[in-house]
Amino acid sequence: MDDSFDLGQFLPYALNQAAEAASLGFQARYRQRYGMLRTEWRVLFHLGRHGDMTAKEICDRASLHKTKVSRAVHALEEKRFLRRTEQIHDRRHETLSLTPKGQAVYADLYKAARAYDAALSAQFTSQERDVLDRCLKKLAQS
Amino acid sequence: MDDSFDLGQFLPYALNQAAEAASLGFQARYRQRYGMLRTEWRVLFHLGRHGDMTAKEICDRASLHKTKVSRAVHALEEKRFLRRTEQIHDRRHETLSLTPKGQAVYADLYKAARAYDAALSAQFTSQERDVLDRCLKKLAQS
DNA sequence: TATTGTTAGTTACAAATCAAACTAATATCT
DNA sequence: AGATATTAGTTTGATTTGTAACTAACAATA
Repeated sequence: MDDSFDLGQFLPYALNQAAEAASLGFQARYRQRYGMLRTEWRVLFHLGRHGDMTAKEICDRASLHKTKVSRAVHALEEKRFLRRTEQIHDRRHETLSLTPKGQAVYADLYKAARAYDAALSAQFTSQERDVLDRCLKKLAQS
Repeated sequence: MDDSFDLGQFLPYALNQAAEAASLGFQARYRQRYGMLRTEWRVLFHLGRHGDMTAKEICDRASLHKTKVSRAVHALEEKRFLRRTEQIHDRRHETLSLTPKGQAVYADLYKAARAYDAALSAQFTSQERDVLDRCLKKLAQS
């Protein structure tokens, strides 16, 4: 019964420690440079990457709760990174689109994200990275 | 430049999604059954696993901030899962020890954790699990 | 033995998160 | 058309976290 099962071996714990450590470095970038929170970065990313969409679509794509998205959108709007337009045929929907300023920020963070990811990946072989990706995806689904 | 680098490929994001999903199921156990928070579970685990120690030692072992530990200790004390004893030779230190009740809870959660971990691991081959462990450990250090 | 520095742990306040209730617009059903 | 249900998004209040200042006990140095 007592064969050295420690927290380090417990997958949820190990995942959390890794996730926290991995987030830290990049977080510094959007926090310090643009005063953004994590959810704001995610929303910005989705808009920059996939073009205009409604808050609901972002919720679904990013699996974020609508209150989180709502607040992130407000914050990004205040920073003039995005603007919202009511849709004519259904006034419940608002299309969100990045302003030029928002696009510039996206471009910067996108590049930084790729670089950061590359740096993290550098410690693994490409096989390891493949396994890691596959495992993480499986875990995220279950 | 635009070769489909999506958030899913971004390691910090993938790690967070996986970590969140993996935590959920187990969280339900200590939350619903014992009204515990994550930090409380970690503190309980360390005490159950490694025997009496001070809050500071828990901070170091679990890499948790002292305020978090302080609050968790209070909460566990209120639930009568642990008690504290001032050390005679240095009254700044208090030794924390689980009560019988706390030990019972630890035993239950320990078993549950192992089972949960086994269930998660079941979706991987043992090679995959090895790679995963190794990668997560590396990431946690950097 | 004062003075200054360190360490363990707590408290207090601000920021962030979560859940649930709410508003306004549209859809559906009778 | 009128009542009821859904949907997009917001607001609110309670819980949780993070940061920094604080207290009390001990150590070190002069």
